[in-house]
Amino acid sequence: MPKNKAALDREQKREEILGVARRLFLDAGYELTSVGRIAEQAGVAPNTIYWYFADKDALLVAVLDSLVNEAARDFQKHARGPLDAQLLWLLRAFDQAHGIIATVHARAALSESIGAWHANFHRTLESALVALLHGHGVPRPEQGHASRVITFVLEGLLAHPSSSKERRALLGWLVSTVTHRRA
Amino acid sequence: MPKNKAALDREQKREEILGVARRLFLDAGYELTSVGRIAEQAGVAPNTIYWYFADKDALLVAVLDSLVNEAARDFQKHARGPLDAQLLWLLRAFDQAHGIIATVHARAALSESIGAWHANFHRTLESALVALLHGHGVPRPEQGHASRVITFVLEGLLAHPSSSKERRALLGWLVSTVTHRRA
DNA sequence: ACCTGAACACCGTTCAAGT
DNA sequence: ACCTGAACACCGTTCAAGT
Repeated sequence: MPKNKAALDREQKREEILGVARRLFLDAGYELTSVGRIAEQAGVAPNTIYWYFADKDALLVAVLDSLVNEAARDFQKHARGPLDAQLLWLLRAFDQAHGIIATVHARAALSESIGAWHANFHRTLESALVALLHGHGVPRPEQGHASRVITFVLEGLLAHPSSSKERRALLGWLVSTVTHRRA
Repeated sequence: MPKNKAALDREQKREEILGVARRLFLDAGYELTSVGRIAEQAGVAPNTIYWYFADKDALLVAVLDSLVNEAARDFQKHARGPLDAQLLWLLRAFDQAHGIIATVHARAALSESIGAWHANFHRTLESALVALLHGHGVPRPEQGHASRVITFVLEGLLAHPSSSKERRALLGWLVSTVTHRRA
């Protein structure tokens, strides 16, 4: 524990601002949440935010990290069973974040920090999916293609309205198509 | 030809504003293109735009319509041959619009007009893809799932950087997987 | 080091006034 | 009917000034 009192206080305040931002981004969306409103709910002046975060995009990146870290932790605990059930679990874990995900895609080209976060996220997700597919018996030369297709389908299902029944049907079909593929 | 001179003039001016908006949206992106800048390049005052379009979103919807209509026209002319080649053609046709597509996904939940356009676009694309799959021998009960997966993969390839070599490989694999599926 | 009030340059949009 | 200058309410961000 290398942190002194001052550093702890700073961390604590940063976390509070982050928590407010996370709630507002998830509830109202990134675009409709102004820095001023985050500051207001955190009980500080708008420009105080900039003492803790470089800009509004840095706030989004920190929120994204917290969401992904939580999902990764819970996935190891709860997501067992067949492949399509695991994918369905992933989908539900990120469902609340679908607005944020759309924002990431729109801003990846506009903001360097979000672009970098997005590229790194896809690298991480890809290797996790490849490991998952490997464990479910998908032959190595197909793992790359299958993981990309699954990634895009997950993103598509998140971005577009779909009932959990439709999701189950589509993911079931996709997984059986990919894992029972002919040579 | 029911249009009189005045109506023609109006149409012409609308088209000019629309052309400027299209160029700027494609070049710089929706978010980085201000209504003021469109007006400037069209040679009118900023608020004149609002005589021809309800708001900035209506401008985007009109640009989207022009892009989709052109692509639909060209597709019937040029996109022949095997299924993956046709999908590759579609991808190239919308490549320049990848920034706009990301914006549509981000704003679909925020703007009623863009949300409606987006839902309608997917209905149209889905039925076109189903017809295409039917023509390529995909059995009817699979057409719905296959068309959604293909839609999501096309969107994914547009949204994320990918070389034409990667695209060819992935689409080839996907089409062969989907069309040679076991019962 | 941390926080603020005030300001800056911009944004989409509206409105009263002109023709 | 069409167009404009001026204004409105907001935005993210900066900066000089305070402690």
